[in-house]
Amino acid sequence: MQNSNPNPDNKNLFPDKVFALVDCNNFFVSCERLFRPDLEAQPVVVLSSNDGCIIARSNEVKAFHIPMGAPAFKHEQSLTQNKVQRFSASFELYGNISRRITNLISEITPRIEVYSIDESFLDISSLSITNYRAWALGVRARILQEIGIPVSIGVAPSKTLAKLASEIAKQQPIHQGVFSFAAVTQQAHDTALSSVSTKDVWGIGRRLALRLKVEGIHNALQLSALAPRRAQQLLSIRGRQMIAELKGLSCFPLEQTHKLQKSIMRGRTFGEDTNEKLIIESAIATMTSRATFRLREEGQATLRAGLFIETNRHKPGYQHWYREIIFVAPTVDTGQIITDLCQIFSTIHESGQLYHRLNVYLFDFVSGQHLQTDLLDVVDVRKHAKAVARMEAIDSINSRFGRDHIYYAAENLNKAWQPRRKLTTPRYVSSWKELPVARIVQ
DNA sequence: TCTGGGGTCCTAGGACCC
DNA sequence: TCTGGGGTCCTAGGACCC
Repeated sequence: MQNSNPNPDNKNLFPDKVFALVDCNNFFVSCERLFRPDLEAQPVVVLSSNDGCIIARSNEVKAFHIPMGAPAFKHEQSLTQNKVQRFSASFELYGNISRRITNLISEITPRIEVYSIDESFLDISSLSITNYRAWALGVRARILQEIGIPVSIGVAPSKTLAKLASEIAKQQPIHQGVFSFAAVTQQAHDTALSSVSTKDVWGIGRRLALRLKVEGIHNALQLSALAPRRAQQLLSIRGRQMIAELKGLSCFPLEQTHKLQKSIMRGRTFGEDTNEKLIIESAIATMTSRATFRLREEGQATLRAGLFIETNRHKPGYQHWYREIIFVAPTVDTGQIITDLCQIFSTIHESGQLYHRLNVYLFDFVSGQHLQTDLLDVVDVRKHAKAVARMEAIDSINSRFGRDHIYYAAENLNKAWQPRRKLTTPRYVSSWKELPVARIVQ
């Protein structure tokens, strides 16, 4: 039935491109439930660093109208009353489960774009699928059985529509977790689009939704009817493309190749506000160390580093500072950047200020491979080569024995900045000591 | 008491050039 | 009265994503 065209007049419904979006349901919560099957159908949330914000909610919690990103303390009463199980986020675990899902999907097609930790686009144009709905149901069942994570799958001729389809699949239980725009009637297509409000369209955030509301546009169907010029006026060039995508014309290609990052940031809110120089220097050193590790992983070197530090925004007298260093030559040297940023901090440091959060930024990258040739007259080449070798040695040791196996002394001056994570789950997949124990009763 | 941690892209406007 | 016209590059800020 699905492979016969019920509406030959509408060319857009049968394009040559077909995308699928595989989107994990309540991903962090689902990961926690993997090791705690007793929490199935129980209300569960996952909390951000410092156990501050709610960053994932089970369906049961969504039903209590607790919004995404809400500060946990504001909903304390509701969380307690409803016996909501709380977990501190364990990104190591979530990343591990995510990679397992990616590996499974890659067996279905190599044409995959890992869009985020819990979403992947697939270009399924060249797969010989006769019934997209049946195909998606099969993929969904396989991921559930082999990994244990429930997903929603949307199928459509463009990525924006595939996102929308997965949203429909997730929100409307009647579809059993999958929804396809391929082989639907024009009427079913319109009904589906009109069931999604503009703010749930990929690329429409709070501001733009408000702007569209003023124009009398409230749902995806109305949005898709917007004239291209008007779309560009209201939503910029991306908006114009978005409208085309909603009409089934693919504008955003599958991004398969890894794009080099243009900036790297590592930051933390401290476990407790502090003025202690050693504590803050330790935080600077640790954030720098992690940012530069990522930089070298990418095979890049940086020309510019920034330090941002702030007091608590939610307290009176809020202040923030930002300073940058521009290096004379691109660098990958953690030690150099730590020294420079700590030096910068000493020019900001005021006694009496209670600092709350700190970010370290790196920008303006060049390929690490070009360093040697470009720098001959700018830097001490031998010194530079030594730094590179030192970094390579540290990275290889840490890659083999675990992050922080070898570290800069400055990172360890005083770890009191570390966020609180009181509700953490055992590291089931990354620590032998924390494996679940099973008893066999004979 | 308690409010996360990452990223990208686009646009407008100013500086500067010829 | 008349007060060039383009182009490029850079940056800050706004908007979005998960």
